[in-house]
Amino acid sequence: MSSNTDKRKAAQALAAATARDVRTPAVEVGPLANMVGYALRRAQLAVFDDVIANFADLELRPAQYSVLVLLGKSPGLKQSDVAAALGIQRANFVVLFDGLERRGLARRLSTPNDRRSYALYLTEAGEKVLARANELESRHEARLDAKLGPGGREQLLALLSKLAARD
Amino acid sequence: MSSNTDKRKAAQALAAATARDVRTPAVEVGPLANMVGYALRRAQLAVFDDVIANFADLELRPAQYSVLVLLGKSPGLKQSDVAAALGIQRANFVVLFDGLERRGLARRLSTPNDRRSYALYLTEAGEKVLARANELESRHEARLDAKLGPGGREQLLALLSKLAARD
DNA sequence: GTTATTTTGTAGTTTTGAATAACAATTATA
DNA sequence: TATAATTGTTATTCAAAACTACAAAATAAC
Repeated sequence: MSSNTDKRKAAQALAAATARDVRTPAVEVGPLANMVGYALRRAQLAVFDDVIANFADLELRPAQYSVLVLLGKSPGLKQSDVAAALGIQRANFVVLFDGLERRGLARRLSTPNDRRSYALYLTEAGEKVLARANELESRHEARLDAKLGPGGREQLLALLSKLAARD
Repeated sequence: MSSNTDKRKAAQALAAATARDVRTPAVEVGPLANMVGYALRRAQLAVFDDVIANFADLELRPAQYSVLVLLGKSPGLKQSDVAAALGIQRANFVVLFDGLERRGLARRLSTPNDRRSYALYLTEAGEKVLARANELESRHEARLDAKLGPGGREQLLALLSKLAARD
């Protein structure tokens, strides 16, 4: 059912990722090049293109992958927790998780403590997909490390966390 | 976009910027924190929130600002050039520029050489808005510098350009 | 213990950004 | 000259995200 459209979407994403042309533009971007926001966005788009192409055959979007990772590490979280941790709106997380559940990768279990909320878990299939995704992810990170050079990742992560921090 | 809806959108953006809660989440994000893509996205969202709030009273989106900057630096560019330099699709740039033109900030002039294309210029009003935006922007960058610490900006820009570079 | 407030998940709508296809006019090339 | 490529454009689609409103359940206040 959704597998057809999912395949198409994955193909689209792959095409977009390989087609996007981020080479140094012929026109000088001038002052923009010194603006952190501009550089940040350009880098984020390039990295996400790589991630999306990387996960294309698993049909996993970055946001979906991050949910799997979180549930793999901390099973039993409730929707609000995961959504808040990832900076996703509660309402939008429902749709996102519905997709994972429909594909049999994760499930909602009702908890005895609180009858409003669900405890979220990966299924067997979800664990398997996560394992494969982690494999691909580590190769992706290795590619980035090659670009960043020795010590680059640590430097970059430290700087980015300073930017993301709320005063 | 009419000026009415623009005002509303600016207000929305401001509200969203101040309302978004990116504090260290209660739930441990674990392995995600070591992934460059995740850190990059979190930082980009935080910085863009600041930019959007920063430009709220000018009713300028980051993409619109970048067009003004480019035309301020290199007047007479054609649409394809600007779009390519900013990584925007030709088709989507039309709408973006329509907005600037309707607000009287920029204009299309036909060129004698090539009757297909337009040469793009800022208007007087556009120059003024750009000047005010640059003012705000430099304060924004100063805020980021305070977060990044001495030498942080140079390090960060160097690392980000490595990531954005097409092999 | 009842009332008020907060939390949680949900549905539906809207906005935004970006991708894509198709097209006409013009220019470049074979 | 015939063919191909470029430029701007319109319209459609899609995915992310934001917002509102709501019902059920838990918690706090009284």
